[in-house]
Amino acid sequence: MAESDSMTKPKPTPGPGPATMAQIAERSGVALSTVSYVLSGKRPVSPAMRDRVLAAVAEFDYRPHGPARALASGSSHTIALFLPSPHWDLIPVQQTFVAGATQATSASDYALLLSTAASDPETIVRLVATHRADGVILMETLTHDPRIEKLQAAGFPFCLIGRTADTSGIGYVDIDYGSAVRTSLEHLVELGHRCVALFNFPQDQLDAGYASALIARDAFEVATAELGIRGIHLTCPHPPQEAFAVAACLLASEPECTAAITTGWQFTGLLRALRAANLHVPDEFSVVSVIAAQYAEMLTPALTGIEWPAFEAGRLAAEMLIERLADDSVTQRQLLIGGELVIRESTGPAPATPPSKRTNSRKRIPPPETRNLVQTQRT
Amino acid sequence: MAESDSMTKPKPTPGPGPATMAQIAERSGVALSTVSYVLSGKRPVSPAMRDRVLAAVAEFDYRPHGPARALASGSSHTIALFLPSPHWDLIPVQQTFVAGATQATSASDYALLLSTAASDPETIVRLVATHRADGVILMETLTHDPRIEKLQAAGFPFCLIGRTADTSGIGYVDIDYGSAVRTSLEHLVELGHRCVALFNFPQDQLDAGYASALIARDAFEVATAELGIRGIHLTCPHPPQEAFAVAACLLASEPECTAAITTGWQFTGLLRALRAANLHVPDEFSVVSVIAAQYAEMLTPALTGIEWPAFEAGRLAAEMLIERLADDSVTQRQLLIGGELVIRESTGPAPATPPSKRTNSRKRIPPPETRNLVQTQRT
DNA sequence: CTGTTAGCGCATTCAG
DNA sequence: CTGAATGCGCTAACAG
Repeated sequence: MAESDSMTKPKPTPGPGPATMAQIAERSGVALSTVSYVLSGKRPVSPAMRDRVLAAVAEFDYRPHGPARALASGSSHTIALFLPSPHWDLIPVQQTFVAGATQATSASDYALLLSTAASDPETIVRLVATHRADGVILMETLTHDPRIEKLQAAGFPFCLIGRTADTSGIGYVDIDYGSAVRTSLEHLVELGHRCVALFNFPQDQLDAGYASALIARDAFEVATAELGIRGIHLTCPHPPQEAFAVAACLLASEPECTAAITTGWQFTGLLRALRAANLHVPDEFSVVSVIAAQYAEMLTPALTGIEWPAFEAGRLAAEMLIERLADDSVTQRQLLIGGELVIRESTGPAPATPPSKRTNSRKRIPPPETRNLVQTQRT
Repeated sequence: MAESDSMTKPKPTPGPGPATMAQIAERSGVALSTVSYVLSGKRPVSPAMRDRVLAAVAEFDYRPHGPARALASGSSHTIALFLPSPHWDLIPVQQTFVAGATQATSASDYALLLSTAASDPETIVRLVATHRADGVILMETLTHDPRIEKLQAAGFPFCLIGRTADTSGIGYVDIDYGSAVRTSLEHLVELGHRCVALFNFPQDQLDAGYASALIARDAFEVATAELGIRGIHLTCPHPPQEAFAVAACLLASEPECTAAITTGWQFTGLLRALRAANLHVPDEFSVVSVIAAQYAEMLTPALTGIEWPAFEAGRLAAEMLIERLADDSVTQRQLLIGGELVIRESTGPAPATPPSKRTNSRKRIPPPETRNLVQTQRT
């Protein structure tokens, strides 16, 4: 069964390491550049030579050397996505971006580089400056975002999930928190609610200029005014315990409030506070959240919600950026997606019960010290 | 305010594009190689020259060209992580891996490449073969995994989240589903339960050889036997509706079953089925799930669970791989983590009610046809 | 249509 | 301790 000495190396693996273009050029008896051209198709090549080259490519299992190609061509064929804060794992919806972006990137034969860089413009610029990525996707965008300014100043291609104050010439995909809040409100008003609370993003995010938070707040104020109802704007941290405290305060101090909207994960604390206050959802209190169906349907009761198509958002952002890299004269698209209301179990007609009676049924509420509704989150 | 003509180009930006080593060598009057050595520290350089070089580096805001470095050095300083199926967004815990891996990678000054490749060994090998990544992390490992065989055959460094049948010489980090199941079971037996169901991963994953599913099943069979209780092994899809059907069926046909363990997201359907059957948790039925605290605490009742430290797992896997890349003589670590039981609200003493009576109370299990409670409203 | 050639930016070997 | 020279593998002018 032993092969003859002259046959120790049949032919499939000529050299030890991976094959290079030079090797396949030699093997197929053509010029190095011809190999390059049959591979890239950037120049017509006669069928005869093409076949010879492709045969050698198959035979050697040749793979182009990525970095070498990047060096010579000036493009890494890679985009980078920066994850927000280290605590991002607390907000599942953001993780779904990544899945969407990954799929779109892989589909376009690009590579996706992931990095953490909470708010450090330098780290972000570096990836592109070192030519490791051709462009970047940013999330958790601020109204005035230093990262974006730096990226613009350096002339690096980028795309946002979210948006800034001045969006001129900037491509982005964002959920329309404005219409989300308005749609939710209209739904609640139709059901007869006359006093609705908004559990907005935490105060520190508002202070930092987190665009979605500002948009939600403004939309809430405008819409409550136009609809002629009372609106209570709360800034509320996402973690259950802290959200619980904020919600408990609201329930204690605002008996006439019969419904709430949450911009995110705050519903956890809210639902818990409602249970603690012995208020039934939706008979005595209605809840609408901006939330992916996956989570909305997992809860009891299932949450009426504004669908947040995070996977789509990630996919679109990646596609947008890649499109721009391929043709930088392309007009930057600006997409507002989502905002579709899905009615589930957590909303219902406003209770007819007079406020006084309802106030009565609340005895286990936290002490007054915690009554500061608009509070700041500490990390 | 206009500068003189001779000053149009003060000095901070000498050339238009990014600076190269050659430029900073020229600027600081040293040899190209000297610049390389002060930057890499691989050779002693006199303080005088070092300072001149560093000054020029700062002045030009020089950044080493990643691909060029990779080409010359033969290492891309990058690792790749492959996401499982396209449906992975349904299983949040897996997403948290990515966060952990990203953090560890960034911390080690490596880059993390994300890619989708359900079960395609070719795609996985390609990233390394093209020198775009030095090694890869695989998740959703099968007992006999073609991807791993290919990686081993090619001699490419890798690390698993999960594990294979033959783990010799393979580095991995995995949750210990075996002890997770046993610990859960012991907890339930202590509470007096004598018949427990396991909602294992779906049948197709078992068939495919998904290691965690097999381990859970085997551990369940061994532990129920040893503890002298009856075990009902179910393979159950994660999606709520399908899990609901499986759970409803169990409740209808096995009145003596008073508790269940779920390996993952199946608890959603189970909880819904319990409600539909009018069985109170934990008074009439206990539930334990393998689940991250974040989700366990979001539910009503909060789920007693085996903590799945996904972030840690991702972090450890990345660190492990990077360590191995730095020194390939390092012994492959094999880590089984997690398995810690956290008792919350969903487990309690086994009900004393005789099976016959309980069977009686189950009439309102809704027929599958009427279960569509989700409706959509257009904006 | 095809071959020759010159770099891309950096790491590294070899002289000095 | 330092400088000059070579090559990593590929792309893209440039000649034929």
